[in-house]
Amino acid sequence: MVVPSGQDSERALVHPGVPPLVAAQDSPLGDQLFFALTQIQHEFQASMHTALADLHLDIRQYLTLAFISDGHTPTQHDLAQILHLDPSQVVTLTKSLEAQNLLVRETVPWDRRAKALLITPEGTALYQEAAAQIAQIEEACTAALSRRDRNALKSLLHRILPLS
Amino acid sequence: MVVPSGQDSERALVHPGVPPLVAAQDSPLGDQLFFALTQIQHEFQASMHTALADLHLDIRQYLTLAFISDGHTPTQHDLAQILHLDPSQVVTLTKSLEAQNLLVRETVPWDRRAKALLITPEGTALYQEAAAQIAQIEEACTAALSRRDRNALKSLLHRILPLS
DNA sequence: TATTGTTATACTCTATAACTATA
DNA sequence: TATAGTTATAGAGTATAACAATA
Repeated sequence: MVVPSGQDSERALVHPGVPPLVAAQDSPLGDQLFFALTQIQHEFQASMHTALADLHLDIRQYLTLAFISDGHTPTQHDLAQILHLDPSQVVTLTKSLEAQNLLVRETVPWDRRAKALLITPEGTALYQEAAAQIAQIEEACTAALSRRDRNALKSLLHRILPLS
Repeated sequence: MVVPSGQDSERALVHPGVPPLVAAQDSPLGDQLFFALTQIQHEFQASMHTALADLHLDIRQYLTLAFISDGHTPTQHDLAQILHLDPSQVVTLTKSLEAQNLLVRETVPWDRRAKALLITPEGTALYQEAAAQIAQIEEACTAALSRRDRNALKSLLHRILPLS
């Protein structure tokens, strides 16, 4: 079943089992911006997951707190767009945060269909704690860069942000 | 149920419904490297999904072809590590590619448990077609940058790649 | 009529456990 | 005893449809 079929039977294995991590570097994959983004994001995500678990937060909950942590009061619909979530997922997400007293969902007076998300003092406190840890992870993930290069990277990324 | 409870009742809505896309910029979210990576990756992914659909490929299938497109012959286990997939997922992934004659899974002579992945001529042809489209998407996603800045971004990202 | 939020549920994707073959 | 791959399936996550309230 694995035997090469006809036209391929004369092809020989070159280096099966070559260290894949090195291989990813000099294969076409290594050239792809998308692959680089994905790899970095994956490592980031894993570290964040671990760090936030101590605070009983998942990544989305953290991002939600971050988004409402400076006086913005998005509706659930707004949050869905920003985090690319289905509105029904936002119900679960925000209710879980409300259950922990980290935010409040307040009906918007001039559009009683919508619910605005407001952070609570507890939410602010927990967010700041979490943000400090995430900042450390950000530094760890970019440890190979100088402060100057790290800023350059952030600046370049912000210039290509979809919604800027 | 949405009514703020006690301590929060005197807090007022500031700007509920503020355009969320702008809000993400000057909220703490905008400062987070992780958020920027996620947003860019999301847009990238959406464009890739559309473009690859015409070639009857999904993103993982494309990345797999990319990885084996230069003579490397990773095993399924290697591919699982690189794409952060479960070995059982790699079975489905590689079998689907084999069914389309885009790669061959060959038992490794000196370790008959393992299967090495080799690209076929059809696989190479389709990959090149796909890669051309992805290159266009890469340009579109980084359209805000000069060629020089685009290269700088790639270089910075490669320096912080987890496995370099 | 359209939109926001909600619920229930179908669907898809991922991870797990058990197994075969090989080392 | 450990590892690569496979299969079936449980579990988690996502998307869909139908609905209520409001615009």
